[in-house]
Amino acid sequence: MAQKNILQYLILGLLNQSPKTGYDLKRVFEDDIGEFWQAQHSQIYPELKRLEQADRITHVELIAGTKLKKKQYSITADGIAFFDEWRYSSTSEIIASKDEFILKLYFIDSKKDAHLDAMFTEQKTLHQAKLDHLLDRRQTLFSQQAAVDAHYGHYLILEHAINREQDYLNWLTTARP
Amino acid sequence: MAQKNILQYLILGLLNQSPKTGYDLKRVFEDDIGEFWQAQHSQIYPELKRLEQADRITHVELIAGTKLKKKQYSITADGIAFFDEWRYSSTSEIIASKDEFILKLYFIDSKKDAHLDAMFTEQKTLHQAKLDHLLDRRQTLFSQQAAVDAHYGHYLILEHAINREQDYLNWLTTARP
DNA sequence: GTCTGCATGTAAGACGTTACATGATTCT
DNA sequence: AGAATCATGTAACGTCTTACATGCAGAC
Repeated sequence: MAQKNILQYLILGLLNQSPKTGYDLKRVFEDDIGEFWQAQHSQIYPELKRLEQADRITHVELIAGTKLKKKQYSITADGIAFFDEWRYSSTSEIIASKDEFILKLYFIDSKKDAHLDAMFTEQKTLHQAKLDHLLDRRQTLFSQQAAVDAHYGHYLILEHAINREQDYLNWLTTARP
Repeated sequence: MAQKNILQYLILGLLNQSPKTGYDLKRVFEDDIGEFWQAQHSQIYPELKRLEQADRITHVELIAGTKLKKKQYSITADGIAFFDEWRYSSTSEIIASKDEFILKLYFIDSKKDAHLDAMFTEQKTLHQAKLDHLLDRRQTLFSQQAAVDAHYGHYLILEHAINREQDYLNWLTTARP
């Protein structure tokens, strides 16, 4: 993860869909791809600057209302080429994940540990809430088949996020009914 | 993830099980908990120094063979108290995961994209290999019920890792049979 | 005697989060 | 009028990876 700068490819990919401001990008990270990648605005703005210096994106300044300036970024031909190189390259490594709850569990030796029930109950609540939110999003975004066809990748990854949470809940429930 | 220094708790937890050298810790990270947390030796050694300065661990020097020195670390009473505080505290946030393949998928709009088959095939191979490895480990570590009873947490998280991979493979196969 | 594994450390740089900072616009 | 949201940026700090560096021990 370190050293690969995946963020730049994500920004390029999002700008390849349509021109966007830094703030727009921030929201896409929060809403759409936050399940699989995260970025704060403090990371996005400097990266936009860097990409522009490398001639992979450009911007125009827009005025909203009477004074508010925003910078709308677009991808350049160079940027598209650079993005395509990444998107069609092989992905031969799985980025390892982290899970604090699971690690706490690792240190519990006995099935009879007095803390187990509370720990599992908390996680069930947490993951159920996450699952509910994802199901909500599927309802909002993909209740029409046309939307699935037009944004197939987005649909697939939302399905995957839903699966993942369901699987997590299943495991929690099986291990501690 | 940043700012919480979970690594220190993991080291304390592992030393709480039994005294270990930095190298021992490195191997546990590789073998046992690598599915849910990663740490290189370049992170472990400085952290051991820091924990010792804070009086949460101490070490004795052992000689292996005729010259090879190793430092065997043990947890102190302070260290145990600090560890217990963490292990029994609530875990109210899910650390978001990252997945490069999933993101590449996000940028694919059509079900008919010519790259989809190759992309899915690659991931199926990758995740199948990972699953095989995990099943192997379960066989090695937990084919005896006594082992399950003695290291219940370890058993649970290995089960979870296996579930997760099976679910990932299922999703891959369902989405692209 | 060479190769693999054991063993410990540091340095540089990339990546990521939190906090600091400022101002405009829209909704209630 | 105040709150929430839009909008852009920087600073400080913590975390993590890769690379550099060194030497002993055991197996073949």
